[in-house]
Amino acid sequence: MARQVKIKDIAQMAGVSAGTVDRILHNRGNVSSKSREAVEKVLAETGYKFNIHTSAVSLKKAYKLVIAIPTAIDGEYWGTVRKGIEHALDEYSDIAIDCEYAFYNQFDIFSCRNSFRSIAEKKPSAVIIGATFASETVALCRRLDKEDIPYVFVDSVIDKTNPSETYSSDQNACGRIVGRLLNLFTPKDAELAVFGSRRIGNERANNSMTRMKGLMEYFGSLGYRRIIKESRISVQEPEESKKDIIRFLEDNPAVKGIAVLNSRGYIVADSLAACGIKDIRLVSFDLTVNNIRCVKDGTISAIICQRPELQGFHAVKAIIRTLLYNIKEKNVHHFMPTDIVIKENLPMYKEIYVE
Amino acid sequence: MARQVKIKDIAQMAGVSAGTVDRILHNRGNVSSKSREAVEKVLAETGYKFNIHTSAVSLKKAYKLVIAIPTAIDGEYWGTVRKGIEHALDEYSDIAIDCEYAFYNQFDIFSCRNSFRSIAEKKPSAVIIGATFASETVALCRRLDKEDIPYVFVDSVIDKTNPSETYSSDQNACGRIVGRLLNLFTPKDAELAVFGSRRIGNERANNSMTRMKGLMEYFGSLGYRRIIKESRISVQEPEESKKDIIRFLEDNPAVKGIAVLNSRGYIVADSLAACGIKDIRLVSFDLTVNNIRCVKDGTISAIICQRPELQGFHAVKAIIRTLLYNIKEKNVHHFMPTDIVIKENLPMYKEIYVE
DNA sequence: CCATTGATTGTGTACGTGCACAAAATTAGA
DNA sequence: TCTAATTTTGTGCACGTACACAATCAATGG
Repeated sequence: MARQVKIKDIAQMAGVSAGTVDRILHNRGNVSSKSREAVEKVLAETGYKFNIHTSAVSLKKAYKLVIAIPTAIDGEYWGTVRKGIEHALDEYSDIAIDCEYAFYNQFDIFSCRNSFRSIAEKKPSAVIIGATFASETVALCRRLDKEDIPYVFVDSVIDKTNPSETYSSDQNACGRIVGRLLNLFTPKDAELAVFGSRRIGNERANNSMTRMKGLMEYFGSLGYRRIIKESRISVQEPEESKKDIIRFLEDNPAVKGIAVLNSRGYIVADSLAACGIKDIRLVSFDLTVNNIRCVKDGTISAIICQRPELQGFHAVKAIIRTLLYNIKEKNVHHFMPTDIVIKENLPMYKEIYVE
Repeated sequence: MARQVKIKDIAQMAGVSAGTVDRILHNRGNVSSKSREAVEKVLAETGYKFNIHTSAVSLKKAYKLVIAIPTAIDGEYWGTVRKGIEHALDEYSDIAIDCEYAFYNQFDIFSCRNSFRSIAEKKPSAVIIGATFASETVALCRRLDKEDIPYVFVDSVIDKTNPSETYSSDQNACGRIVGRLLNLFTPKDAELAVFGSRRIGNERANNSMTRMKGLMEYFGSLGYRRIIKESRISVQEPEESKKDIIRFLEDNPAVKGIAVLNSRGYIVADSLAACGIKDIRLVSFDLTVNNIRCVKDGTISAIICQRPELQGFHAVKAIIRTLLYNIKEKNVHHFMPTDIVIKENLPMYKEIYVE
């Protein structure tokens, strides 16, 4: 293992002291342009890398990380994101990171507004944002930009913001995946149905709409026609939706495959089970407890999973990179792999996602 | 963040010096039973954890890691395992680990024997083993056990060995996954075919046989009968196998779904393409370059991927845990999640996501 | 030209562990 | 009982970085 270049080496090569190199590496200011140029030249030449371990050892400042995401319930989407966050914090437990959650109700814009407004007052070193409402998020980001506080997005991207990094999945591709699965799962002459969300101005509904677009793109590219019934039913609350779903199926008896483009696939599955329908293939999103139950009992054929845990995990790692090593990425978008989960590989993912 | 307990704290509480605690933590011997008891009591009470960073900083000894796996070709299975290994070594590049590969030809037991025999002479601190031949592996492990050198398995498990940990995937479950996919992909009245390996006494062929068992279990549990033609063709070399495959398909025109239980799915795909057959659904294993090509052009419907890079990555992390922190797991078996890869989520997996 | 101020640079210590070596305690031998 | 050998215990330094503080340099005004 080649001996690594140290700050002292850099200092010697640039003809300055270690303190000056330190100031440059950490943007502490008070450095003459002459020194800066000399040091930066040597840094580039040597490809200097921080030693993560000694950095962590010497670090005295406690960073404050604020995590602004929808209420995280165990076994649901944001609960799993939080697990990934906590996993990463645990792995870096030797670094002093004070962590504070700022939860909000993802269906209530006022709750989001209140939560987001309090964030700047907490004087965070960095923020992880799970965005739902575009306008509120833009307002928060503008303020963070002004105070030069780095932030990272998980799950969604919001326009007109400047996150260091974003961890999300490719929703259009998710839609195309669902398309191909339904196409593979059903005979060519069978009809298909799609259920999405109707809510507008809400990013999670945007996700649903992007998935819809991807799904339609897939079927458009097939070279032959498949009949797709686009349902206007908004699958949100179990009891309200059930009747609508059953009526829809009575009206469309040739439907043999259904895509539910949000995480409420279990509601449709339960409706089907209630009618005793068994020959319809169902595909939905997210490994929530309810969906897991349906995959196990066979009423859902496949779940598309977007690695919420991995998103949270990587978001924290990105923050640590930014804070400790001063590596400021600008708007880098990382797409998570998208998993297809069926009954047989479910236990393997449960080990990772749920427990 | 709660202040962590230090070695000095432990020493003070136990009424000994830090040196004594150090000796106990690292099994360096020369400790009276009285001191040992006192310290171990305090260690248990406080739940002492090593500080990974300061450990790494102070570590002066260079560890030697030997990696005994089949020849690792980029874009093939073991090449991807190696990528995961190198990724982990890179992440821990601040720890001095001298790494030496001991490749062998996975189809040649003599090559394996020669390679494995040289390992003990290298005086490794730890070994990562990708096993193929049971007898040779048992011999190697026996020797490592005797010299108290920890080792970790990737990909396969071999009986009568004592690895600290094993990272592999559940081959039986893989077989069941393939079964369900083919069942979902084809009409009930269509015939199915299975291609495996014939080679005996070779662990990779054992993998193939375990998958076969899982596949049959799945179809046995269905509640209705599907016709499955079990081909005796050993899909190994492209040109030799092609003719056999084509003849098999001519003899079995009702076959509409095929499982290839090793990584040579592309050979069957190419054979189908050569005959102009387009309505057969094909499922195979491992994201090799050739299989990737076939998933892209649609001749393979799905690939089962066992996260080879994650296996390699975790194996190295396990070794580091063992060497640095003296955490000696005994025979812990970790199953990797098993991914279903189709054309649409393929690009996401191509970008390697470790951890 | 000197004093004062502010900008820039250099120096020293702490962080917690690993490990070498010195010191002390115990045991063995005569 | 005294010495030598051996076991056990304690001490101190190094690792590379962060950060506080001291030292030096340049600029400005009188």
